[in-house]
Amino acid sequence: MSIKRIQERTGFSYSTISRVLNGKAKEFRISDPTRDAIMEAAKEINYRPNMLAQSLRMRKTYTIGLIVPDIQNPFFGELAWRIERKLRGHGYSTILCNTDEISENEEFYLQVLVDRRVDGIIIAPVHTEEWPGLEEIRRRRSVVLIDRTFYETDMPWVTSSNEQAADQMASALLRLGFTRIAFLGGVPGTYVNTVRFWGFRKAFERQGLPIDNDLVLNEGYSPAAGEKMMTDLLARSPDIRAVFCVNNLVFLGAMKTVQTHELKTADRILMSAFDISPYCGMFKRPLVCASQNREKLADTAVSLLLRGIEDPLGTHDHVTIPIDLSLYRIA
Amino acid sequence: MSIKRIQERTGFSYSTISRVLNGKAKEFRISDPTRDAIMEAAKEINYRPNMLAQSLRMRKTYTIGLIVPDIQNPFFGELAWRIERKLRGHGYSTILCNTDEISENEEFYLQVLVDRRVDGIIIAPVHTEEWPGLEEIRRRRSVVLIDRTFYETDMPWVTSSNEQAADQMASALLRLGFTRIAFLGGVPGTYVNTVRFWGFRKAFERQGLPIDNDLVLNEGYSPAAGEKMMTDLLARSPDIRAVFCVNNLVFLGAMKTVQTHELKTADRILMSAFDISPYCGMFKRPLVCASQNREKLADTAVSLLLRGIEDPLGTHDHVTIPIDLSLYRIA
DNA sequence: GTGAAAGCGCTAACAC
DNA sequence: GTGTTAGCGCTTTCAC
Repeated sequence: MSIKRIQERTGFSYSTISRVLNGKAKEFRISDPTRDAIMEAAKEINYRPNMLAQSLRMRKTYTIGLIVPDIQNPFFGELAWRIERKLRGHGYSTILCNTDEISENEEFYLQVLVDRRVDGIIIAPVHTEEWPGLEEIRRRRSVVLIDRTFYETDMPWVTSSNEQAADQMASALLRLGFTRIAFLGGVPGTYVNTVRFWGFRKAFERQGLPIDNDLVLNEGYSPAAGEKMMTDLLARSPDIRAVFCVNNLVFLGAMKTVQTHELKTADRILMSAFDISPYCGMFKRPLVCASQNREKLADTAVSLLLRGIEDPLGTHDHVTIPIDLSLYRIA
Repeated sequence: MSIKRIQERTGFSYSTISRVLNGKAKEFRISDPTRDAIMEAAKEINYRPNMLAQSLRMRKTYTIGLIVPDIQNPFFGELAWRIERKLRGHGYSTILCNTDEISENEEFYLQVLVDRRVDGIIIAPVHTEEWPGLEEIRRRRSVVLIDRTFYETDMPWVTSSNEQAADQMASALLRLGFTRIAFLGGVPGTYVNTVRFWGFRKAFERQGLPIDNDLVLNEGYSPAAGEKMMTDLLARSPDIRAVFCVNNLVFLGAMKTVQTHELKTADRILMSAFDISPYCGMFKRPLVCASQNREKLADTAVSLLLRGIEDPLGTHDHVTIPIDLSLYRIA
């Protein structure tokens, strides 16, 4: 009952006060003394509008939901940081949701966000298809897919050129003479994992080379999974000399194992991975890495989201951001 | 007007419907047929309560604010992950706020969170003192400090034994024979930076050794700052053989520089840092590291927060979590 | 120029 | 057992 307090102090009515407070004094031709009195009273009682009441009335919460698989992953950390920062500039707050790659969590959070009447949702989905629940949500609100997309959808999304980059990365290794390359993947069936494997496979196909299925592992996107996969791999194929890690976390774990196993430089394994640019240069060894443009991903997602808030069903943009491929200290 | 829709369908009144929907059918001895009819109608129109209306009415938002300096930092990433996860289990959603170590941002966000009527706030503050604004907020809501605290306050907080750990870490280096140790610090004046430096200094004082101020740098908590500090350091004191990094990000940057500068193993620098356990073992070199117990930090913060929500002014707990010191592959 | 009053969707005190 | 109604704090239409 904050406006009421101003009312008691100044004697003016709800509507007049509301108008002044919303900077519509001019518009409604409210007299200067009235305006000043109200503004002063507001200042005195340190008036702050109740956003809940405003939101209920206006049907606008200035809140968006950000659904990511894992905020611990610095890749999503940076996306979250950029998204939150940009959105804040537009007056929005960001609700953080972690799915841990579990689709039930995703569904749960979407429900929560809808219940909270968020104005929009940016999501790196676990699902790989547009499911009815999401479709329903998308009809009434702005929803943008980031990092991952559905194979066929008219929802707006922004991803990177994953398949192409994976192809290039594998091709680079093949060109260097490695024909046996291990693929350390993440959660099977997941968009990024699948698409990057496609690129990996393409590189082999182009050269007419077979992929050894014993060298293809998919145990999850964490350092722990990376460590385990690398350990298993070295046990089964001690002669392996090139490894393709599907993401930064898998690389972190795999690298740990590699460092404790490699004895002579002659045994050195050429590591490659996505999104390890922060770590490139930290190792005295060749490294091949593909870096997503996290800034563009985030900025694009926010732009699409805001556009969707204006017109939920009118936004269908599909944006693919190119990926930089870098070779670090390759001979 | 969702309840209204159920009303139209079933003919029952608002209150009856509201009671059934809130599972208070038994309590108000509502007849089974009535309850069933209402439940079915709810199911049919896929009823979902409007949280805004509920919050406005109940003066309870089931929302908490999490204010961190930098969600890109995996340390805060893990805290955020754990906090969000635990809170979700209690029905709360988490609003993410990044201050980037800028106190104006902190003040801005606190205002936003208050305007949004959050039930509580977990904050790793930039400020080092309890300022009037926060005090005011704390009178009406649950506020918990995490990772950092004020030197004197009766607000609830949870931190780690930073000073002691820094002391132990520096002492370990001294014991190994390094008397010239560089301190690569973060944002000057910041709690963590200050307290860890105290510990660092204490170790020297105990041995009656002086600290060379040329070896003490404080340029910020980022990898970029770490890289720069290390570069400057090596330019000024090429003979440096032991480095103390105030946090994980500074370490990442410093390590990059070190790796490109070190030529012979004989030139090797012993690196030490806080919270680099995920990276320990990734380097074929000795490393000294102190790891905060991120799980306990997060869990404690949430417990204190929830307790504070019950009774904002009755919670004054100050919890210090011990820090593990690990030496990785020291001789 | 300003005020009265309805209504956003919900809960709960009170009535019957 | 169920209904009526006030009110959470705000915006806005309509009236004067």
